Amino acid sequence: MSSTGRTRNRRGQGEQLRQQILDAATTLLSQSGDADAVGMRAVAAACGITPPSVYAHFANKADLLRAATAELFDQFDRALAAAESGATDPFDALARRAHAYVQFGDDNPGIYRALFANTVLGRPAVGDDRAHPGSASFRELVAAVVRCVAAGAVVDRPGETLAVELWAGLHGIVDLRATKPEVPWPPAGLLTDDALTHLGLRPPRTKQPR
Amino acid sequence: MSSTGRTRNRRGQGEQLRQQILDAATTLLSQSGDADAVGMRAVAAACGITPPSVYAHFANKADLLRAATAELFDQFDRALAAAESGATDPFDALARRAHAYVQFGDDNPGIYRALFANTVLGRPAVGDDRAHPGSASFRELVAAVVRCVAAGAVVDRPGETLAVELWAGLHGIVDLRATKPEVPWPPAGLLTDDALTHLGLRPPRTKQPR
DNA sequence: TGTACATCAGTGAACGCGCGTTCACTGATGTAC
DNA sequence: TGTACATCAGTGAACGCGCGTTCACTGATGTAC
Repeated sequence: MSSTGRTRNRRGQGEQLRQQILDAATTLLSQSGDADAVGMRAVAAACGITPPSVYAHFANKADLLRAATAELFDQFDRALAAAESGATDPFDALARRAHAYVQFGDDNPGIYRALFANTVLGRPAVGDDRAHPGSASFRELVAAVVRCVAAGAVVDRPGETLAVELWAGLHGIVDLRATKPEVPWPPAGLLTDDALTHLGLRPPRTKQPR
Repeated sequence: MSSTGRTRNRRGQGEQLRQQILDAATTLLSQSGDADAVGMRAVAAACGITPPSVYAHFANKADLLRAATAELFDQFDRALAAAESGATDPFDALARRAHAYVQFGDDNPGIYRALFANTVLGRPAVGDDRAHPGSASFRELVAAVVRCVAAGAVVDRPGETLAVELWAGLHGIVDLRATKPEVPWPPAGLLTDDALTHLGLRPPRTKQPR
């Protein structure tokens, strides 16, 4: 079974395997986008070990995939946070975050699906979302929108409402384009910019247009 | 096995079972929202027959669930078409259609998921979407938006672009609320109305506001 | 009017497969004496 | 400096289960003579 020639860890170094297993599960989950499609045998094989060895580090599949899902949430949150760095003002920051959101979904459809696929029906999803209510990224999005409102955005709704409307809009752009690729979609950037514009989350004009 | 006491069909009436099987599969699919979660054994049990009997009417599971998915698309399309009846003008018609879209998704999360869950990754989905490129409902939505533009809507994009933006918005509203129920969402009706308003798909004012 | 028979609607048992998980084990390695 | 031993990192085989699907069959029913 150890055909890959993996050298076993030295005594006391057994914990290293835990990270390898988690990494393998995270990678497989980010590829399939579906926790049900990630098998314990596949995770073990990716690490060059036999399936029972996984159970020395994770109690069961649900535990392992919960940890893997948390890992992917972190990746997502970090990507959006990084996108904001270098922004010149709250509007620029929000726009960067919104574009990064869609870009991340496009670039990592498996991860996006693992985090945001509608799995509430039936089984409560193996990677339990309740521990991540929309993930930290939602709180950050609300904060970014609120900063725009404070900076003088001309809006007709409270910041929290605008934030969920923007979130729903961005989610729709990412998810529906992934689901229905045969539809002739305008460029993602245009859709994202329009969402921001329509919600009024643009810098206010210093002077009124003539 | 025939413990339910189902009386077998008379000779020549065997085709009746086909419809029963299709109905059972459609019902189960509308409950789970996931074709993988619909089992041939469960379909057979719901009809009071044994699993092999299904194969007299459908070649395999993929065929059966493709037919069931088509059935659900029809239900969806009919619900939206029915909602438009009685509309007084194109704007009213579009608003009714948009609200019906969200309402249908809220009332029938399983059906909505079966039709619009992002299943493009990995396997090409057992109920093949390519036969229903966004379903007839997409064409109808585009047509409804175009009629609003023709009726004088004050918009900044072509009708087709507005239609996909509206569709993405409605999808985001339905799907994200279903996926993240723990977020404090504003009422669905408000989100839907805002989407229409922000896109300019409202009756133009006859006179300019003062 | 009666009967043999082809046909039809379905059954019952089993197949091979992949899954998550369990259990008894093995063999290398560091440590205590 | 050498050796016995506890411990640790994993292995190998198997379990029970549910799945889609196949195959040989059964028994009722309409029809032909």
